[in-house]
Amino acid sequence: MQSLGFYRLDQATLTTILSACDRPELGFVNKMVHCLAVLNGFQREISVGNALITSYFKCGFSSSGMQVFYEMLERNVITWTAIISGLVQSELYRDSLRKFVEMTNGLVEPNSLTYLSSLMACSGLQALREGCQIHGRLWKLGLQSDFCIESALMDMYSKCGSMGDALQIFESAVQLDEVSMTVILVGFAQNGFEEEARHFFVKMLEAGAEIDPNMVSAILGVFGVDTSLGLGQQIHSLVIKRSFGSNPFVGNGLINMYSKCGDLEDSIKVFSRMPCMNSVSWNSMIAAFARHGDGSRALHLYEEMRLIDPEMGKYAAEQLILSAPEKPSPYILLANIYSSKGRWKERAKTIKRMKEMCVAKETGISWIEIENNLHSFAVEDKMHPQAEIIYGVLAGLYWHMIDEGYVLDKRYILSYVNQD
DNA sequence: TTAGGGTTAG
Repeated sequence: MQSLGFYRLDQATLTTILSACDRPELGFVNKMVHCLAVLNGFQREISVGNALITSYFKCGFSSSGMQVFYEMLERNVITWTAIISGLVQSELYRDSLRKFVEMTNGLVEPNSLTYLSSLMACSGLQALREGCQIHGRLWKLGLQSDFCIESALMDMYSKCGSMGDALQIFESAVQLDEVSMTVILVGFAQNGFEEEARHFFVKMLEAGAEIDPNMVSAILGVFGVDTSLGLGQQIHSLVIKRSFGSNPFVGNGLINMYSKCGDLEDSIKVFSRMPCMNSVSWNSMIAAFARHGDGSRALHLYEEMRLIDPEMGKYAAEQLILSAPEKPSPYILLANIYSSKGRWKERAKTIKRMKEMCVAKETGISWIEIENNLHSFAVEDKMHPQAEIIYGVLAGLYWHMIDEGYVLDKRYILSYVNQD
């Protein structure tokens, strides 16, 4: 890349490079190309500006994208669409809709891609009124039957809680695909119509519709304790037949589905054979053990995961607490995650929560983390009586001081322990 | 060989 500066670059080359910068890791390339554009005098070219806005937002540099937008001398429908969709990608939905209004007040006419991005902003804001207004405009312009627009409209209505409207569009749609089917499934699930979601999925299956991994992960999400395992197993066979197992969303959905339907063993099977493990699948498996009252296996897996990344265990610890709010160990685990990150305030809050929830029964327990291992010092532990007292007092003192806001070095504790 | 797009987990 260093040699780029020696060439006389044209704007086509710059925009081509920018179109490849679509991930946060490539943000620095973006900055560099921006500099090159300035050096070559292209920074005011509309195509370069538009490409810069798009790539900056894709890399997560929203303020740089906004700056390019404001510095542009000339803006066309692509400029406006790039800024509206960029703000949606950054979840700045309100700013996105403001830009849409600003655009429509000006002289630039939106097109179907602009409306599409604006509908996404309405979905994010659950802004039904604005969404309906856009629907009305699309109707007048005759753009409402574009299949991308249709699925965006369905998503907007379902996110705003109007499943009836979403279904109406679905039923009268000219072209149906896996995206619109997923939109409806997710809509049913998020609006609490789980039975309808399963019914809808079966209907699509029987109609011979093209099923994709996203649809499968969406339907797996609506399985609950009241659901029979039959449909879940049927979906699992489909996953195997169609080789969807490498999709992490699908694998994770299967773990949850089995554990929620009471089949812990199959949860474990899916988890252990997963080619695509990530923090979510670990957390799902821990939550599955916790759900089935197998605290020791949950904690064991939790410890394993925590060695990889302490932060990964935050969700799992919360789940463990929910499954057994009166047991102190998950609170301690969560507190230790906060300690390892130096987040003393959150740690103190967790300890306070534990003290409120776990009464007298287990107050004798103390926990301490030494060299990445969690040690517990409880009354029932078989230790030298003197060691027990020293450990208990030291551990208590240690955490008390941290709760008071002191930052202590663990080596102090170790040196005392070694004296024993 | 030039710029904008729909769904998605614990």
